[in-house]
Amino acid sequence: MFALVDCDNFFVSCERIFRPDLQNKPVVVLSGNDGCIIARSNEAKALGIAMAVPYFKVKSMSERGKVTLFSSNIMLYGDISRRVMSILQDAAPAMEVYSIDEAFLDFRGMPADFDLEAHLKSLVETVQRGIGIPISIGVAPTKTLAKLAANRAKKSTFSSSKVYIINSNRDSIREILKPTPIADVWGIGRKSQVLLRKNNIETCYDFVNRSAGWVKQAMGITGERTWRELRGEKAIDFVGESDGRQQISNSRTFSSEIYDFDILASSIANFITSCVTKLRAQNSTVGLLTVFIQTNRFKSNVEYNESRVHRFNVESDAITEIIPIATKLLKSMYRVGIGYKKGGVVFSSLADKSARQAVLFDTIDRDKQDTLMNVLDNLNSKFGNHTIISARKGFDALPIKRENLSRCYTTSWSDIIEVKC
DNA sequence: TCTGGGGTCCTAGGACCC
DNA sequence: TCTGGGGTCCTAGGACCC
Repeated sequence: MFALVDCDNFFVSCERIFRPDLQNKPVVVLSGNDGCIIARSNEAKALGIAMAVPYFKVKSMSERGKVTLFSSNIMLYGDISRRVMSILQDAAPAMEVYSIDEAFLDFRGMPADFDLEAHLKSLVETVQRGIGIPISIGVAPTKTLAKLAANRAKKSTFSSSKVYIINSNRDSIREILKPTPIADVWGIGRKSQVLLRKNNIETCYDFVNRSAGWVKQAMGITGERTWRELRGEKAIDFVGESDGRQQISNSRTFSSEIYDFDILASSIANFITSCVTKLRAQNSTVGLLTVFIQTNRFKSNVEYNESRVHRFNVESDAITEIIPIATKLLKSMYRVGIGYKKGGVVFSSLADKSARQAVLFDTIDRDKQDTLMNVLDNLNSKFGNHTIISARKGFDALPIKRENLSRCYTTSWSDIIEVKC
């Protein structure tokens, strides 16, 4: 059996750890730049606040004191996530971290007398008491069914214990599928919903009763996989240890439109710096670099979305090499007089650094470059992240809008929580 | 006035090879 | 005159997820 552990309203729950007075009150968390809503407490959902709603639509509610807003505090959420995951890790033979607030646990091959339900109920307690984060757990023979089970675990109408189990036998799976709307299924997005509705498929039960051939023809092999998983047949693998990301990217919507090349170039350099940090942390090199800039997509006048790609002859992880290339790419698509609202970079074709091949006629001294990068890494880890940065990166070129930021309680000494006695 | 960011996987079509 | 076909790799774009 597989278990899916899901933290309830994760970002909101993180904020509540340090603001227990907000328990049972409407709370939302905003995206970067305070753009739109990315997490809601149950009370906020009950007020009718939808996901991804732009900030200005709820601003007045917060001013009237109806709902409490937070800017995202990603440092804090990442740290809390690591703590939760480390408890989960010890609770199962294998774990796959699926996102910042979700993980699959693999309980296949447990002895027949193992009481999984009791074990998971106590896990819910442990995480709540140890970290202060409420979690829900769904258990089923496939990952897709485990996702459905976790949704039920969250709802008190189905579960009072926050653990919901779907057994492997056919009839009990069938009972679950009958009333469940197909739109609730992991892997069925907007496009597929439209297609299925056109074919009179409303529930999971309608869906699994179609033939495999029909599903494959209409929805491709991903659709067929979902179909098999819903019938209780494992079609999506459990991925044990993750071997690092396939792709690393960084992008931002700017708080206002940018016309100036140097400011644009300095934010691109910022994106590169952040990607390189992640790249080096997983000991990879980048083979393909994409730089893109876009105008405001909510304005109907000129639309200008451009991207440029650079393929490295020798994969690189050196900021000193990548930033000038990115700047050149930017220069080739930049137009005077256009206001850019968003920009970003994508690193793909990542490779293992130790596997880098020496290339004849390589114009760069790789050993020297590595030495320099290592010095930079060491200085930055010793004295703080922005001690030494590339000149192009600049300082504070674009302050991010975060008007309702909570403190970095767990990752920054100056923000550590104070206790009044 | 104000509208997120970071990912994965799959597919179709072009280039190229023998 | 007659003008293949299969395999692989790459890339852009779509769909989906949290």
